[in-house]
Amino acid sequence: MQTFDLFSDPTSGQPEPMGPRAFLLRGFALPRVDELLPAISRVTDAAPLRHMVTPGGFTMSVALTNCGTLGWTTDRHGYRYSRTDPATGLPWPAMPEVLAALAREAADVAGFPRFEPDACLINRYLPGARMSLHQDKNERDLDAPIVSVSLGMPAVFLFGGHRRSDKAARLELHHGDIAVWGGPDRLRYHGILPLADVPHPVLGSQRINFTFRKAG
DNA sequence: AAGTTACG
DNA sequence: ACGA
Repeated sequence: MQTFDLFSDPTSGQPEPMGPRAFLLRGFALPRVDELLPAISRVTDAAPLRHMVTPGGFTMSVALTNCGTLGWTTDRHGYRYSRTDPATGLPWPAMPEVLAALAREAADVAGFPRFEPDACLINRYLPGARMSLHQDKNERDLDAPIVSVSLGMPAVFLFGGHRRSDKAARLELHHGDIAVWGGPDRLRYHGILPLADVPHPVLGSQRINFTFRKAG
């Protein structure tokens, strides 16, 4: 497992002057994949992946669902976190312990101890799906980091600045990688370029992403 | 606009 | 650029 500090300042001789920021943990999830895939299936059986609509009236190319006490949703009226699945009115499925443990450990390694996520957004990308540049800013607690796990096909992650127009760095995310960002990087714009169809040996022509947050 | 299209 |  390798870790990369995404935004350290090479001109500064001081170690970690800003505290924890943004890291890529390469291959971190690989030892758990055999437990993660059945856990995902249990969630998607109870709360199926679906394409939500943005406030502008466009249907997202990414299909999503949630687990945990809060789930991220969007419709014509805006973005929000909800305790229930708007498709069924039922609470979102509980967050499987294997997922919560993975998120806590990744956050800890990246320098964000005692991360206790209450929301896990599950995104499924098929070839051509994308996520345009956005900020994660609907969470009540912006002190907690974002933990983002990649499984399946690789994708190009865009990691930008605090304005949408800022030039974004491009980073290829692979099966098993975990990106963690918080502190002064918590509100950076980020996104995913349209996926190429490069089938993964286990997951086939899809990419699954979990994003853990403390939303409430 | 967590998105799309048009234009140089 | 548009317009959310």
